[in-house]
Amino acid sequence: MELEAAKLKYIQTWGSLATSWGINKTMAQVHALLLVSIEPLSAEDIMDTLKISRGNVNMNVRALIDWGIVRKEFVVGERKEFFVADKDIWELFKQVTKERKKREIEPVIKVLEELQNDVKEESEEAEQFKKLMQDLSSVTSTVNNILDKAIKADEHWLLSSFTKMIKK
Amino acid sequence: MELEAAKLKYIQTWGSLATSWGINKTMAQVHALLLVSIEPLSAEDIMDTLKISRGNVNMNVRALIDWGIVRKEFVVGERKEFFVADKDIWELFKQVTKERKKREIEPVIKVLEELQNDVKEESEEAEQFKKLMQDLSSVTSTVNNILDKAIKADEHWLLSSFTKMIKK
DNA sequence: CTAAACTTTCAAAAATTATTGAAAATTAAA
DNA sequence: TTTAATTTTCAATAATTTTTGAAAGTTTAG
Repeated sequence: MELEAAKLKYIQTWGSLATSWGINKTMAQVHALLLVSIEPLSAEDIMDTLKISRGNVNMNVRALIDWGIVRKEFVVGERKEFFVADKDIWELFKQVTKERKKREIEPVIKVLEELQNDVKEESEEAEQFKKLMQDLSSVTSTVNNILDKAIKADEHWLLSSFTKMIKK
Repeated sequence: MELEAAKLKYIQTWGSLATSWGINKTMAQVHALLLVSIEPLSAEDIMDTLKISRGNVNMNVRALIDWGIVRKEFVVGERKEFFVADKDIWELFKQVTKERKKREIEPVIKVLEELQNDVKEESEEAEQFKKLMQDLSSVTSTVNNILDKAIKADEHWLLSSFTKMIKK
């Protein structure tokens, strides 16, 4: 397969994966494009390759910057902005994990704990509900803690330490 | 807070969490409703509580059954079908993990590996691309393996064994 | 059988989410 | 300054996803 074809296929694949995980398809494609690019890309480069509008590029690039997985880069002699994605996939994984934890998991844990505490009733039914909230918090918090550890860990932790434990 | 209000709040919360993880909101709400219900519920019960149409209930309940997290239950003396969700949250976590792995992670690993092998070119640029695909496969496969282990593990594994390792 | 109870289907409508593109705002060069 | 280049915004539009609801299909009771 041609390298360029392979790059496009990767961009497509990544875009559709993103959709099923609640991430905007174009955002994922822009990120994928920056990942496979050796050179920093301008808004126009992205517009041309992905055939999307300037506004769309701007929106999505800023979202990626906000997620901490893309950054602006200056190119000598050029006035416009260029963008690059960090090529370290482990860093990418950590960064995405960190953001999603903060944005989506932690607020839920908070609500679950509130619900558990706010119900004062003491019927059998209420107890079952509180038990359910506790179980949900418990699993969610555990996952959250594991992710915390993953975020703080060094590059080989996921691969080695985890795998070792898992083989037992 | 009233128990019923708390249940509704939980249903809402779960629904919005679902959206950000690429799961249909109504599907998550139907599941949440079944989780907080002590009795099995009929299609009509779900329609009334969530104020959604019969067709919508049917679609989403079947999706939940297909995911393996809801099942039909027969109620003596009743002709219509009733539905229940397993109350074991650990089982729920394992089941959802298993399905998402199969539906979304494994196909991507396959594509990444194909892309890595299909590019025959040997330029510097091609090598960098192959390296990227390898890194992406590697992180994705590692996560996939960890999830495999989680699925096979017993109830306390996530909470104890994992936590212990993590505290170190 | 036949009819009533119930479930499923799916085209059309509604709701939601993403994208465009042109105007406004900003930035930097002349 | 002024002007040209570039980025940002956002209302309008398009695309996608979800939901409805009535008709078709299925099942069971009589």
